[in-house]
Amino acid sequence: MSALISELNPEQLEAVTLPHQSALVLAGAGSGKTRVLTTRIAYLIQSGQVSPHGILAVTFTNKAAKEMLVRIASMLPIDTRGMWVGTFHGLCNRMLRAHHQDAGLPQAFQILDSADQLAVIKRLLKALGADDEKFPPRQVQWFINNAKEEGLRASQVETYDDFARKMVEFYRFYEQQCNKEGVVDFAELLLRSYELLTRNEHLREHYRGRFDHVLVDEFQDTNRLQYKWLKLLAGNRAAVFAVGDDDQSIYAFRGANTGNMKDFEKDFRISKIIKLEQNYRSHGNILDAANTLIRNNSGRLGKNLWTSEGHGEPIRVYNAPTDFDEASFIVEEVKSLRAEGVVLSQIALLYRSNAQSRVLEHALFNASLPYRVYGGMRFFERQEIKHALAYLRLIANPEDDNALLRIINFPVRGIGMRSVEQLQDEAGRQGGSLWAAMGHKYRGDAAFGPNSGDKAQVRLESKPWLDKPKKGVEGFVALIESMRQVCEKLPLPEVVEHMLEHSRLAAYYRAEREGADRLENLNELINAATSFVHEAEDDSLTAFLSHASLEAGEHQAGGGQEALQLMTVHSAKGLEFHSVFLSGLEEGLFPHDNSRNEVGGVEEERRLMYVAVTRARRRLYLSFAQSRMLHGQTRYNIPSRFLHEIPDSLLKWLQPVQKVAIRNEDWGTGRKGSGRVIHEPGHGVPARPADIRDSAASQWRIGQNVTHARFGAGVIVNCEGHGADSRVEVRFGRTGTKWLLLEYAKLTPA
DNA sequence: GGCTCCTACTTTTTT
DNA sequence: AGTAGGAGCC
Repeated sequence: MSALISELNPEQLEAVTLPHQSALVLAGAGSGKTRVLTTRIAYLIQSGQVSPHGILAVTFTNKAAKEMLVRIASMLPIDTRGMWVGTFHGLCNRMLRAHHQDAGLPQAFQILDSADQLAVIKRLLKALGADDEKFPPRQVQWFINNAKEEGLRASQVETYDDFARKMVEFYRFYEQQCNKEGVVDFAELLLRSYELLTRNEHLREHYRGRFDHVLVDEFQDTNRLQYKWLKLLAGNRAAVFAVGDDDQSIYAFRGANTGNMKDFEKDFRISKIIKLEQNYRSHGNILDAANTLIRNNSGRLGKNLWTSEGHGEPIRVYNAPTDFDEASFIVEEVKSLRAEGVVLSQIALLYRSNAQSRVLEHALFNASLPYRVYGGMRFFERQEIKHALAYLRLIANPEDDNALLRIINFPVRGIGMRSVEQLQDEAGRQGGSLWAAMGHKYRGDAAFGPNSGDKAQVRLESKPWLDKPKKGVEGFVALIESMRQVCEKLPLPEVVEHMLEHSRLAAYYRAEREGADRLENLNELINAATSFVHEAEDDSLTAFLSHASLEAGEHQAGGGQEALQLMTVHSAKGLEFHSVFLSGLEEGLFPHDNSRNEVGGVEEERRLMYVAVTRARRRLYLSFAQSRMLHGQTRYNIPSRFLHEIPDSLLKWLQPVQKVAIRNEDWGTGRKGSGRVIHEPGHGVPARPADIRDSAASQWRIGQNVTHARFGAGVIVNCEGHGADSRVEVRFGRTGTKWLLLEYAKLTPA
């Protein structure tokens, strides 16, 4: 016991050993948040206050959940598999599987990811003859998910105009469609689970009786529904231990509600908030920068990070003429860091938006520095994997129209648009699924239905259809039926293998010229199934499909190598690195232009900046470029306001080195082309791109930083006219872009 | 049914 | 700049 808690600081100790009561822990970046959470679980169990059975621990990402389980397992010699530790969605899925009948779901209900959901909505809108100019599918999707995340069904959404009424109508049809197919989207997992507990008193009391302690990680990221779910589950008995950091709330844009922290204080009668402010990660200068920065936000719960370690190095700032120069600066610095012995995997290149990675990748590629970009296409979202999963879904649940439509004619088997439309009409008439419509139409001449399995089996053995596949709908029905038969008897990896061959998916990609990678991914799917069977408690096909939907991000290829880490600031949350490069610190980019019009947008951007800064342990680089290629256009930006919010005393401005990268002919020829950065040490290569022209009034140039008496700092982005008519277009930080007559506007070069 | 061309889009993202 | 998805043509 004492070993568990001996190395905790007083606040951590207080949090870990708190008696049975609800508590809010404000845990700053690097303050040992995960450690406190897991140690508390271990402490509660080891001191006999609760059995593993009585613990419910919730996180947002699978990665965090896994990390939690690993840490608990390292502290306690218990089997963690029976514990309810997981993501909101994972736990709700678990609950709904256990009570699928009470929840009104088929046993093998399938989970739609965002792309699946969008496909269902598109199909629905089309069937309803909706004008997709007026009602873009994405917006409908957004509307539905928002409503669900507020805990509202179509019948409960209040509408004040025709547009909203139309949206609600789509929502209602969407609900019906999902119910018909036995599929649920992500938000539905939460909402169903919530409704199940609301309606079913017996179950509610069962779970309330079971969970003595509910622990929540990243509490600031919970949405309204998740909060309601927690409240419902906790009841009056359970102690809810919520850990979060309002300063690291960066997901308001997708429904996270920091207000939950304040509600929590009230609803759970929290008498005392424990603050973890001692930081074990970063040196003083980095923390001071983060603290001063975040103080510009209003309505914070308030917290100041400190460290017992020294100030460390100053924060390095680099002002680059162009994004290319910025990238080559970073490359040079990375090289010298590596020479100093910092391993590449401990260096992160962070940026606000994914589009910024390209120029960095290019420079890294040319410098032969290994790197890994996070946040690309996920394994389970790849086209070929989606196809394969669609077959598997049909095996598990043939009513899944979405899956059926994806592969009814892939690989092609002569089912054209017309046949599909006929089937859809038929399904519409029957009010059932497409599969049911097929059965209706082909009953008698094709193997179909629960009792026709034997027939299919005989057919399969006597005349293997692989040699002579039946075409058309009849062939498709026979194919799926035979797969369903065969798969009942095989272990999961062999089911996948069988499906890949007999669906002819494997053959299709084997024949495809560029299909090698896809084929490899399909093989990887068999591997994924194999390891799933070894690791999971439940190794059924349905469980595997849930895993594929809920943990799509987990299965990322090519991890572990010694490589630089490239990612957005969002995906860096929770991670730490020896050295961090934060590039693109420009107004319009970070803070992003689009956030300026949103309520609280800039404050969220500032929290994002706070997250970025606090990722660095020892060294932090901040850089910006005066001109940048974005969406095919050169943009001229002024330095980010966040840069000015960090005290100058913490910063060290680096001089532009005499090595300047210029673009040559090859530069834009693509990632794997022969593009090359030319280094010309000591040569006076002009730092500015060649496309900058002198304006009429020659003292002003495009790209020049200027100051305006009223609008403040800006940068000239365009100019026109001669003599007294000369006008310049200036982009200012707050005011946006303005055309100014040089004769009147009091501009000073900055 | 599949290919090519054109257009529209481009903040952040987990489940 | 780059790409994804749709329309239209063979």
